[in-house]
Amino acid sequence: MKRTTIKDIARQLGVNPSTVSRAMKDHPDIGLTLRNEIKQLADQLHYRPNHMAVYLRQRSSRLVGLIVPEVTMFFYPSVIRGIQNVLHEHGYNLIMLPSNESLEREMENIQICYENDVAGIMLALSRYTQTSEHLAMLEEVGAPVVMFDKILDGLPYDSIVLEDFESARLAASHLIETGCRRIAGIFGNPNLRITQLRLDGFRQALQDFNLEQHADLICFSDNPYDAEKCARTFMALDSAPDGIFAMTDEIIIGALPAIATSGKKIPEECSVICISDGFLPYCLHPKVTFLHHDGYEVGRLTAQRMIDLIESGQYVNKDYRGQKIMVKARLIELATTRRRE
Amino acid sequence: MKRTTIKDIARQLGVNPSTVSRAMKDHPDIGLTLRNEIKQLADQLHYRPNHMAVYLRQRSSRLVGLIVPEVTMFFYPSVIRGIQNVLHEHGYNLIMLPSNESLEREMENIQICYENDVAGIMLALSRYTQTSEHLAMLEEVGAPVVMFDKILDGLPYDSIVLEDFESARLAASHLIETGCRRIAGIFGNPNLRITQLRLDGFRQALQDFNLEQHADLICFSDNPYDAEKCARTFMALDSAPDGIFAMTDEIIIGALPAIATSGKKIPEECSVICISDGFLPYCLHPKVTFLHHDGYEVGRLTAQRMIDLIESGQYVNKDYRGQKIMVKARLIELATTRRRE
DNA sequence: TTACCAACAGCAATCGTTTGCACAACTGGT
DNA sequence: ACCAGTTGTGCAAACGATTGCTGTTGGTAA
Repeated sequence: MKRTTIKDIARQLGVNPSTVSRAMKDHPDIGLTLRNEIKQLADQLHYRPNHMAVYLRQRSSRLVGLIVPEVTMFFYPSVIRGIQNVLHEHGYNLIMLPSNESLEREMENIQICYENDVAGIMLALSRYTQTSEHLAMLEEVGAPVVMFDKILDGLPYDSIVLEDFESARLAASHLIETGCRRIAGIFGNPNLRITQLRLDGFRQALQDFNLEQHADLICFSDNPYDAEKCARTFMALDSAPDGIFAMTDEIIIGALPAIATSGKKIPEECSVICISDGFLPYCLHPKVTFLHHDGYEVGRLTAQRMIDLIESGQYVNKDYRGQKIMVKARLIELATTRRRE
Repeated sequence: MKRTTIKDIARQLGVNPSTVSRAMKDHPDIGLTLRNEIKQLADQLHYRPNHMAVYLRQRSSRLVGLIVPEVTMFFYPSVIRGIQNVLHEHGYNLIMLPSNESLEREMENIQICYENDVAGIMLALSRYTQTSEHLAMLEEVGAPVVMFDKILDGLPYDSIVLEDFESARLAASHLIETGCRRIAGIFGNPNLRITQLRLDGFRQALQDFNLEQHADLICFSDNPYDAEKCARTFMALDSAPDGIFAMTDEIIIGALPAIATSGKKIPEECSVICISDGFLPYCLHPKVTFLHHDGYEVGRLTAQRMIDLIESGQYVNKDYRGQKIMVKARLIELATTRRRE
């Protein structure tokens, strides 16, 4: 199956390819009669310009690379939706490059972006990316970079992040304000920046309210199964918590059933709060009050910033230092939390 | 930031671009000394071939289009992982094109594949795609097509699908074999092929065991919230079901909490089974026995078939009629289901 | 010395599209 | 009849990489 090219049309009409090219983009040089004739034939032959050839001539592709650590069922689907919607509006296409949480793969993905001469790169770092050495290649690519969610401070790129510290602080504060005094927290992998920030925010809240910090009421878990164990351990404690904070969707989905079946009533004996992308808390039982970390919004903002950079060309300035955009979380109260006055 | 091209290297070394090109691919015509010299400089300048230029010369891109109805948190993340892993192994890249469940967008996405002259298209149809008229464009593209999950029968393309009828039949049979007699089913959107197939399978099982079909024990729901309502309605019935089948992850996540809080004991008074991608049933409480519809496997097989078609060139044969590959589901018994002898 | 063959390198065309420039064919004013 | 101006069209180069062909060395055998 051969593609129809501009040449085919030119040949059939006995005109020059350049005339066809101009006619297709309504260049005033081409007479209306001929222009229509050309367009009609183009339509008839299903002519569509070859993006790659156009790119080669114009040196600007309409492909944008998206490098993510992994496509999990949490958070990333929303982000991708947000990104796609904005990108599509502006006529850009997405090339997806999961790093499988591997540093090596992350480098390779940047390489691939370079080979395809993408117009820009959107990047969430793998969990093993603690330094920026292997990111040197990003400079080479010469395309704007926007980082999101999993970022590294000190890099000269724009970034879109959620207010991790603040959300965790607010979540814990909400538990305290509604009467909880022994608050436990279930966190993710302690090596992640995001975990540290949320842990700090959590602790800040306890400190703000002059509550004692109990080391045995903090635990870390990489997945829902471990989170379930954490929750069971908490609930089996002699002095069990009267409030539990879960750092992510992945954690609450494991922890909630354990809490619910511990014998304690939710929220009368133990309140629960989490940080979530906003879908799960509505589905789970009992419904869980949460701070909405809106992945869709992060995706939209990331793509929006990407487009701005591409089209403004700001990033070519060597001195350009990206700014960090913080996305605020909103408290969504699905569960009444007890008030003990 | 300018890319290093083959010409830059040639100029610096005072040789012809063609010599550089040949040296880079170890053509025997180029002497070892020169060859190494070229390679070294290429390395130093971070030379990487421009994919688009290569494509233009060779008329074959290493881009594959993935058209999906929507990127939801269920099923598609697994599929995408499977696809990516296989594609990456073979040096292909993925361009993601969500249709947002819109027919128009689906057509546009096929168009985009054409414009980018992709090497192949992997396609899951939007829910509104009941006829194949608007898919005529697929022929035009001249690239191999593999459909998966949401397919349409009668199209000449390969397809990878799950055994919907059979899985539903097995699930319902399992409930019956473990003692259930009044079995309810919660299904998805009744206009979808997949829903009809699963419904048919479900009914087949009842028939196989000579159980009466109760119209009031079948309901349809587009989302977890409606599924929750369905489940509540069932449980409130005078003659409540003693077994419930949920067609998808999306449904079980809504339905299970409703069942669990109905007062009836699971599984002693009411058994639950569902069809799932395999993650959720481990997280939910109580754990749910399920038929594993492995999205990751579907993704892998789809991509594998894609690669085979591209590299064998079979699809150019006008008479080529794709075959349908059925992926079997496996029963995973997480919950003991009561046995009433 | 001549003939021949490797070994090595360059020329130029090609892929599909765009675009600056030149040029041809008109019109109308003098 | 001539020039200026308008309108329409074509030529050719360019983007980066590849490849068939040609041409130039050097060496070896006759």
